[in-house]
Amino acid sequence: MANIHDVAKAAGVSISTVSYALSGKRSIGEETRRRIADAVRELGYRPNAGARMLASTRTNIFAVTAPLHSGTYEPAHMAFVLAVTRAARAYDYDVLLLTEDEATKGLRRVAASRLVDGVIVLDVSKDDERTKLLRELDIPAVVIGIPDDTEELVCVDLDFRAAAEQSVRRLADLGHRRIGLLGHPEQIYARGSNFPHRFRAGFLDAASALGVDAAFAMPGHGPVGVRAALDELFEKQPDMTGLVLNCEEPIQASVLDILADRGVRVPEDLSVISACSSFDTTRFHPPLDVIPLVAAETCVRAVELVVEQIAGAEGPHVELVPPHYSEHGSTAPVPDLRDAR
Amino acid sequence: MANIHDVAKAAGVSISTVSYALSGKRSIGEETRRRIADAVRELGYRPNAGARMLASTRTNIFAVTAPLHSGTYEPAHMAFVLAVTRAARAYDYDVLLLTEDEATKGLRRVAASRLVDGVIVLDVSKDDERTKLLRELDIPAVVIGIPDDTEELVCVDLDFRAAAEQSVRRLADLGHRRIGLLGHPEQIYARGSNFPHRFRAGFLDAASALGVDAAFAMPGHGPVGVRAALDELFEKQPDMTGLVLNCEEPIQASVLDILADRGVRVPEDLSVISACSSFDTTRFHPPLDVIPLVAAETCVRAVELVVEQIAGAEGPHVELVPPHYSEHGSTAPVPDLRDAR
DNA sequence: CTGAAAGCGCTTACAG
DNA sequence: CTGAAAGCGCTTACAG
Repeated sequence: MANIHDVAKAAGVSISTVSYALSGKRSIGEETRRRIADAVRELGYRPNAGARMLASTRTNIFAVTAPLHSGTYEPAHMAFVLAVTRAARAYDYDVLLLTEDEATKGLRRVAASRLVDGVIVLDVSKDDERTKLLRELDIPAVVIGIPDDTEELVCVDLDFRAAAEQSVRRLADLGHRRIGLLGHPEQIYARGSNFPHRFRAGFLDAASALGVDAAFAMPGHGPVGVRAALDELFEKQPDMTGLVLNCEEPIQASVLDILADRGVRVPEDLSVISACSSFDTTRFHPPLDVIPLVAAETCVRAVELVVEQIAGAEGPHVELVPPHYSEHGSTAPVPDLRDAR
Repeated sequence: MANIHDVAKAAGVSISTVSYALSGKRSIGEETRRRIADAVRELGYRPNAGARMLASTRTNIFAVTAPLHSGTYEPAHMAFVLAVTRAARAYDYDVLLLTEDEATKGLRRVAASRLVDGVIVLDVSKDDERTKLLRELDIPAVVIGIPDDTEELVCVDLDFRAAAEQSVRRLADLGHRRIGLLGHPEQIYARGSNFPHRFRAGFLDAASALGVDAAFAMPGHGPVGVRAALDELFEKQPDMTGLVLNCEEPIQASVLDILADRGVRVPEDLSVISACSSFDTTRFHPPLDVIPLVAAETCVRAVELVVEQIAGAEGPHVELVPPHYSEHGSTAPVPDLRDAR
């Protein structure tokens, strides 16, 4: 392995000139630059990562901490890990993955050993032990998701409350007065994931603000559990004409199967909105109106915020990414209104 | 941040003694050890990762390279990433995640800069560009999966051929003489994933060796595509009595739905085996006999093999993890045999 | 059982 | 525009 001395010798310059030529931190003569570039290429030189870390006090590594306990639905979380990793590369950062019990223990470890320049926190619960740790750790960090206590933290996430409000408003604007929310399975709320609570709260608040009657139910396991939750909603509101789905893909697919089985037409009999979904709802039958949960936008912003902190800017604050509603034909004016015409 | 000099001063010893006390690489006096331990605790000392890398030429980081292109079914791949990460921690290694186009570019980068001590290659295709790169790179590496050309490589994987053979033998032993294999969607084979090919080849070879007629079909998209593939199998062999599923969870679930719809009883009318599945087949109705694809065992072995290479042992070779058949009541003697009793 | 010192390969003031 | 040198914080022969 060639080192910086080999390059300097081959190019006939000092090692500092090589270093500056590579970092671009000072201007280099045309001829010198060329000779260095040639030497680097011929020797296949790459700066040694450890030496660089030690000398520069930068590692160019982020920790991504994500418990990813088996209960979490992986495709959605995986999308965030990938999106963060891709966004990090745009700033020349690599990503170290801390999962399961290492999500907390490893965070302490890599922060204390200065293995990483910053931290991105995924899959945060309402009362997440990592947020407390971050406050002691004094390392640039961004939380994706909004825990209950955001003090001293930089947080960024899709605005789930606004997304819920948008869904309700959409239905209300179409004249619906009895609507339902099919949420995530009970365990998700119990474990304290932050966003399902935010969505549900936003949904109920918006409904009451807009004078719409709202019911809420959580699916049990498998198609049977989904059926039970739907039954619960229709029992609470027999004349329910609008349904918002805030749950994972298999459950939403199951809902559409069950509705089809029962001859409930979407949107003629029931308007359905898929809210904060990280998958493609246009492949459903019928395609569903959706407020997408786009990992990319949030993760790019999160990486930007860590980078800014590393550069010394940015104080603690919460940043909400606005949701966007996409129509795909699964909502329509409330049936009896049309009948009344 | 306290450094090793602070600890040495506080403990009244030299920095080399601190270093040795922490690494355990030479014996330390009882009293000295205690004073160092106290100083470390009081100062919250953690060795600086960059300094350690530079001095020791070890980084204690593995690269995990996994393209994870959107077509891959994430839960299965995620399980491998998690299993490798967990296994790596047992040897005090962290994991750097290289995905998408970085799976190859990043591999070159982190190897050349000595950011990682070793590499674990996931999601390898039959003709994977990373295998060629590994041969030039001269870095300890283990491939999980078996590419077409394994020269100079260390590879480890579940023995998919043996798993296929076990499935066929199981059915043959029960008297089945017409069996089918429902594989992965066509794109998976086309993209060159290595294991579906190995399974299919093993299946067809075993069938012909055991004198069993075998048909193969690939599901299209969604329940409709699965239905078509099943139709294809039953068309090719109207008297098919055994079915092996080597595909992802949603497809297997769909198969069982369709069979139930058609009144095909499992196992009375059709024996079904779920082969090389990384999910829980006992939650299906009915629970399926399964040869599990356990990420843990393969990944633990992969990490061991990298660690051994780093230590200087281990030449290139291919290691196959033997499959294990679990009965859950979805196979039975062939129907006409029982009727004939 | 312990210490003084070299050295890992960079970056970055300092100097010209 | 370029160089000589200090220094980042460790590990590990070398020596006793």
